[in-house]
Amino acid sequence: MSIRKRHPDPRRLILDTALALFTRHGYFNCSVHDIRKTADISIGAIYHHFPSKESIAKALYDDLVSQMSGAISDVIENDQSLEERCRAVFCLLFELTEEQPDRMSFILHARHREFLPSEPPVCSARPFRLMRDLVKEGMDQGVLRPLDLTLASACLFGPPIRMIQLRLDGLIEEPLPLNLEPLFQAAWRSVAA
Amino acid sequence: MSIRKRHPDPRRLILDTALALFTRHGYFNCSVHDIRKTADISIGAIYHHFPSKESIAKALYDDLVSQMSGAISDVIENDQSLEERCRAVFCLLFELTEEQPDRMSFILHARHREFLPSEPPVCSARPFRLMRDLVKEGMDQGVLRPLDLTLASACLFGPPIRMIQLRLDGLIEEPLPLNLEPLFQAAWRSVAA
DNA sequence: GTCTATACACGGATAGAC
DNA sequence: GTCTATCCGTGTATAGAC
Repeated sequence: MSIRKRHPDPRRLILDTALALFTRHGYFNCSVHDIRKTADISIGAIYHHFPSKESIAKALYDDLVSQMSGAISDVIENDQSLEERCRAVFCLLFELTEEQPDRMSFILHARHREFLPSEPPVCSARPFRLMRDLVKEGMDQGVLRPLDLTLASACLFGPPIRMIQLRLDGLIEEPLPLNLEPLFQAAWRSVAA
Repeated sequence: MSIRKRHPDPRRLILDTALALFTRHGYFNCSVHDIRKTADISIGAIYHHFPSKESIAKALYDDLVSQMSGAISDVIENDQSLEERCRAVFCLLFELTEEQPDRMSFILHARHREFLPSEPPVCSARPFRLMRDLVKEGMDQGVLRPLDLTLASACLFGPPIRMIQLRLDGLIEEPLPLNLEPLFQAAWRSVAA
């Protein structure tokens, strides 16, 4: 009947489509029928792979958080100086924003608690904890001033996160990595010993 | 019939109720019937005062943005030093967060574009422009280092905004004003000349 | 201006054939 | 595993009495 070829990995197709639609229009503005149309697949197929619309969002969320955790861990777990590792995290976040804005947007922007009520706030998720741990380590080493941990994390990572939000909202024109160096230096200076 | 007294200002009642429900459960998780129930008013009354659910959100948004603009303007338009005025903005934001978390949350957190599609992103709204202007002035005066304006704004106001988000998400226990001084000093140091 | 009752569309989810 | 057709609850909005 239909001309379309079967997708080799329908689950992936559904997730990718949902991610694009969710970030562009918002979870509640996308019906499962929209996903069906965009992915050129049937409702039945979707509900075969996922029990509910919410479970699609949940799967996306879990995937993305764990990918991001992995990426950050990789960057952190080398033997460079703490400052270098922090800069590398900035760099990673900026590159992810440019290369996969939908993913970044879904993680950062989406108010997950509105559609994943049982999920704790993003900022308590692993990627953010890793950044916090980095700050802790810096204080223990003495390269960062002794400050409240949350406060110091906000000072160091608040600026790049804000830049990312602005970029995703279309309020910054140039790619973020162009501003990496001055931004990092300014943010670092706010907490450096 | 009903025991309830007529509210003197039903429009206000509707807006206040909607704000509370929207911030707590999210715009799309609240039906007009929920507002009706909570406000102890009839659907008819609601639709008498507002043409649509969306228009309630729009009215709320406009009110809050203009209140916030006013508050920031007041704080900025005195003759203190630029540093003092920036500190005062931090202070204002923190106090608003404590005293009117719903309002702050609605302005900062809500993804307005999901339900107010024609609205530009919050961060291009007047309150944020005022903060940016402040940074501009600081550079012109030479008290702030010459940096890209957006970048410097993110460095100065990114940290407090992040603290507010964390506080609203329940990830910070203590009232924000307690941390005003160390936070301001750290953020200021990142851009000070 | 406020009320109740109701229209009507939409969206999530299911049934059951292939 | 994928499809189409359909169910049914929910939610916005309207009608029309008071």
